[in-house]
Amino acid sequence: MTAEARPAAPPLTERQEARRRSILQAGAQLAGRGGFEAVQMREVADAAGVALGTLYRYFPSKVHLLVALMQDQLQHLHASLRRRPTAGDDAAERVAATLMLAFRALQREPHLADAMVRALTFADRGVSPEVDAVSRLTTAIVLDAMGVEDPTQEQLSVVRVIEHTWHSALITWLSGRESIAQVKGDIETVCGLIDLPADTRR
Amino acid sequence: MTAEARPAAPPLTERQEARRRSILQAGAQLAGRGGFEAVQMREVADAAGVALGTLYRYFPSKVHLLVALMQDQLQHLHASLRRRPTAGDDAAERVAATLMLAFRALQREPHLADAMVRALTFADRGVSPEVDAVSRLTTAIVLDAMGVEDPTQEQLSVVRVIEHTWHSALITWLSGRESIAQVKGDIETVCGLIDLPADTRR
DNA sequence: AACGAGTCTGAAACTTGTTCTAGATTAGCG
DNA sequence: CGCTAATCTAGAACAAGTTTCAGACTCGTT
Repeated sequence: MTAEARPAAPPLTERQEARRRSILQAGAQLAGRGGFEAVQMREVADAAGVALGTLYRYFPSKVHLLVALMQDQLQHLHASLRRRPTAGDDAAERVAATLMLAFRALQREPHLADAMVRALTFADRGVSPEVDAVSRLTTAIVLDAMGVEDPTQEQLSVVRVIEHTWHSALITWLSGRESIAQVKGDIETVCGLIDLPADTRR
Repeated sequence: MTAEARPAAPPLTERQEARRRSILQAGAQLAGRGGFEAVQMREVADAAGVALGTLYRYFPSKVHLLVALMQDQLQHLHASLRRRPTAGDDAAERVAATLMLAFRALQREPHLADAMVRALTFADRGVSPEVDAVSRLTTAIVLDAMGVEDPTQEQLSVVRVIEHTWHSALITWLSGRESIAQVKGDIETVCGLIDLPADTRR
């Protein structure tokens, strides 16, 4: 039973912040080689110059670590998109273009993508808060691309479906069962939901 | 392009068929309790009355076993749906109703669902052929519900998106981040793609 | 500067998926 | 029936995620 409490993150000292970053970087490096399986906790600890127990104090499991990595990347992406939003005539186009941008970034480091995405979908209830943070970030990115401030329930459902498609299409691509072109097609297809008149719903 | 070595399944003898079923049943039983984590290979072997090595001869990994389980269940569902197809006025309604039927079945055994779905999305390239079989089955079920014999490329893409949403929504529900009602909404939303005029595409 | 709480280290231990091995059993076949 | 190859069994062994523990260290406080 891995029941646990998250009693409001204690503020980290500088050295601790540095350790955390060092661990994340070590994780990213190992993930960048062999993907999910290549991220071995002992090696991460070694590469980060930290004891195994310390690694586990910062990230209570391998999945936590990799989800944190994804959160990191998404924050960078989000910031970068805020600075220079994707262009496009309508919302659907902009969202599709934004996701394809992210997809191209993942293609540059397929192993890293493997580690992060597999961790994300494999995560169990014990990682829910962290996965939720990732999900909120993704939602924010998509809503930004849509140009929506105050989404309706319908819009939120559409965004959820887009995120579902996004994650699952990545998984399918990573396991070699779907081509890059197909993923692109899926993204464009699902984005067709965005400007859909609401009479098909409910 | 699923390159791999599957030298045409050797025909199983009766005893072997029985062993296989026994293993699957043991797996289902254990999964029915604690989900993915509760399916421990030693326990499966014990419960199935088979040596560990034999279990691994039949299913080369835990994920293989659980994916085979899902394939089993889907075959039953498919057969049952062939006998009595889901009613509904248009394709979108029928597909949504069919998926909700399956969803309700999964809700009756959430732990089993957890084991099967997590295995499915966690599967790596080594399990691709098996996962692909599951995917083909799901596609067949959805196409049946749509009433389509010879799908176009567009329709196939829509079906893929529906499957993506289906899997990912299940994952999200299983990890407690999305409610049953939300999953229902997501399914209905994505099914809105089915009767969409093709001018939003490409 | 000394103290005490919390943190970090190094190493061992434990768990569960997976592999390996030597010997028994079974199946198909002449 | 007797042979041979394949299969099965019991059990040890290995790999990697996770836990645990005793002792060293750090930081904020006094």
